[in-house]
Amino acid sequence: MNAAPPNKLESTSWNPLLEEEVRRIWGIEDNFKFRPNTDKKRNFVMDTPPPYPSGKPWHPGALTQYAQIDMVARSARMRGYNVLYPVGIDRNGLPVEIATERKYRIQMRKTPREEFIGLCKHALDDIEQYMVDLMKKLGISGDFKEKYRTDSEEYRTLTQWSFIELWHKGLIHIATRPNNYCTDCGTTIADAEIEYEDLPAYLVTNKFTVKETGQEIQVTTTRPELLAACQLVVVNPGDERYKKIAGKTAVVPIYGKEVPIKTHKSVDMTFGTGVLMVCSYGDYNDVQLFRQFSLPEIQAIDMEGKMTAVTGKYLGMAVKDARSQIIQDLQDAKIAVKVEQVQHRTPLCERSHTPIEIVPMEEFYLKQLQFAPTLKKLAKQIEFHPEMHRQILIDWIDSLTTDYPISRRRYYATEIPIWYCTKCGTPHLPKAGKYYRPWKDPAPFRKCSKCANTKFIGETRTFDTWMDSSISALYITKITGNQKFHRATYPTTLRLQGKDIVRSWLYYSLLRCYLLTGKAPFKEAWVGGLGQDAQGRAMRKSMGNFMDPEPLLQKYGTDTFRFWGAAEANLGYDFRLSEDRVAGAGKFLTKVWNTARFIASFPEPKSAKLMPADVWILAELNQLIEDCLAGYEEGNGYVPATKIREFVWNVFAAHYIEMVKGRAYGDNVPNEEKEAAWFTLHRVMKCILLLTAPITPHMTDHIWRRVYGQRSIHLERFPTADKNKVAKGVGAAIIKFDETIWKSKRDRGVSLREPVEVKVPLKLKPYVADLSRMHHIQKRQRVAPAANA
RNA sequence: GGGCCGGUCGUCUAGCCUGGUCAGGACGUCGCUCUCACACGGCGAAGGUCGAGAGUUCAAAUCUCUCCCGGCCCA
Repeated sequence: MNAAPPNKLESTSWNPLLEEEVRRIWGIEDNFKFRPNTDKKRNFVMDTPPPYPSGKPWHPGALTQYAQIDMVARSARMRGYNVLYPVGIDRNGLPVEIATERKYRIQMRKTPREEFIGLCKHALDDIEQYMVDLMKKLGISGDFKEKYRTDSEEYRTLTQWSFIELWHKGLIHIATRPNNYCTDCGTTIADAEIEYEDLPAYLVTNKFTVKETGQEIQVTTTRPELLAACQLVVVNPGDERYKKIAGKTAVVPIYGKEVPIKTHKSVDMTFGTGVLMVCSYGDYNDVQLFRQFSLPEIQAIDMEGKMTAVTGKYLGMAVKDARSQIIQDLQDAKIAVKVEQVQHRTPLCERSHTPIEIVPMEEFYLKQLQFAPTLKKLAKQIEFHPEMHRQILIDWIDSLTTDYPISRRRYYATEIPIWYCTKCGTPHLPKAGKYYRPWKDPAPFRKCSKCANTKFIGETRTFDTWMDSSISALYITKITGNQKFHRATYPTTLRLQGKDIVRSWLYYSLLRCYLLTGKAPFKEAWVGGLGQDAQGRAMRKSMGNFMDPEPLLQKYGTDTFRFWGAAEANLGYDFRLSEDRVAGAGKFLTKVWNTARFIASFPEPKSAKLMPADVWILAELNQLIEDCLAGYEEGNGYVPATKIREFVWNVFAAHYIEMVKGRAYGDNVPNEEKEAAWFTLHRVMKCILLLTAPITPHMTDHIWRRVYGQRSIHLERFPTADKNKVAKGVGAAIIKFDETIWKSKRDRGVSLREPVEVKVPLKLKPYVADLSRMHHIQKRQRVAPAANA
């Protein structure tokens, strides 16, 4: 037992270049095949966000999130679960269409549909490859072999199935309503796809006349180009200034039309003159007032974002141009009495950043308002990690005001599977189970069920992308396929995603899956924080504060990046991207590596008679194991990452290893005591490696195989805590004692190996042998050594 | 205007629920140091009005109230 084996780890630090080799072995071994257990509790089904190939580079914060998600998967396996961890790519919808239009300088509507789709596909394939490579480089342990795409025939078949199901349940309706309309994308968008920005705008105050009295009133608006669509003038009922004009009639300048003047509590008396015009539609308050007062709407803006004929001379002008022109005209005509520049909160299309218009359109809607109370109840049953982010979902459900518009006037998306009878217009839905493209496929019907006509015309619209991605939980659990599999895996265990898409992906998933299955699609939700730039601002390509994560991975290695990603911020909190901090995280890997290197130089005894110091560190380890497992159970990598770092660096290496070094090296030490040190060192090391494995999978696997056998560490279980107990405060006392001696030697300017004579506190009596070897404590100091001896 | 979260050394944070150790750690900085696992190391040091104010209390980073700032979301 005395002959130390040759050191199994040679270099003095972990070499990130070895990661490639480790991944190659993983690729061959293919260890993580999911086999559903009929005991549902043993299955751990993860519904993770299929990333959208929107361009290069990939958002570093998103990449960090995928690393964190992988830690959840790996730790679940080590907790003994069968883990289903599908990898998907979301490929439907606007972003790729916009990218394609820009790339080829074409317009979707002026390009043949088939051709446009082909170009989109091409762009997606290219970026998808980049993303998949990056995910693999990240060490993602998901199932790449079964990778799904939301634009595949199989997936789109499922999306259409879901629509057909909901249609037959009577949950889809068609209605013409004022909608958010992006004139650039040429499509309706949902509330969830809007973002707001304060942009400069002109606040224009115009003279209107009161018909009955001929009196002049000043009306403030940010949308003068909608003057032609004005149907009402409102003031606040409590506004003393305008008490007399309420109930009278106003004459709209330029157009000369007469509209009522009414009061409404929504009017902000301090906004402009406190007299506002209501048009179809300047904003959602206008929509509300039109509804409330049953006003007939006037469409002033068409689907291309141009002014309509009702605006007179502004016909055909783009909204923005019409606005400048009419301001000019109003000023020239001395109608505008005041034009001031203000910051105005403007709704923008989240994809194209174009200001959205509110335009009445006929669209398909999925009913949601009536389910809000039920969804809220479900939201309260789902376990959230962290708990605080449940509120985002609750708030969103509470703020719903309309049903969910699901149709889009776009090409690269799942087609709405409907054909209409050319004669009577009756919509016909095909049988679910196939992928339909009504814009090009012949109708799968002989004749109209109503009028027996034999000609049909296919629907050209598509679905909103969330219609696809919101049923990922149904897709991965094979709802229309293997029923045994579905029963064993649905509802899924855990939804993992960023807090930015709670109101979209999480909410729509809940809504749609509930409507289709009667159940929430997941039992728990993991909601991560967002990656920001070094100043704490959101990272946007347009803001130029976007960091390419790839060079970072290249330079520091995946495991360093992952450890940083775990230790940087607690679960659910935003984190800042900083290269310095990533670099700093790398030092911990070196520390672990060298600790392992040191310990690997000793043989590992099967058992040992422990010395007090060994019992102490195992007790500390016991606490570490408990803390880490508690963290992993929450899907929280921050807790284990920081606890392990603290333990390894400041307790294990600094104090225990230093304490038993002399015993382990073994000059004049009984074999039994020496082996106790070896045994303990290995026991602690193994636990550290196991506990760290989900975070830094490459390095820990490499060390594990080199030192402890051929099998991958990722097939092992987490350690369970031994019940080692020591007197309370012993750890703190040992640390304090060591620090005192170190400081005193330092203050006297002597080497740490200098013999000293100190009194070991009573509490530390059991550790006196180890402490003496460590600090070179003399039992009896004969003579004070000469300073220069 | 409303909601959620946060405001602790230059930076990231622990502690706050269950008031009472010189507010702990990490990164960075500075000084010393190559001690046979590690200089990506070791030891040490500097660095904090615990966002502001008021209150409760013998005692507050910790409890209460008000306010301010930042982020995100909603109107």
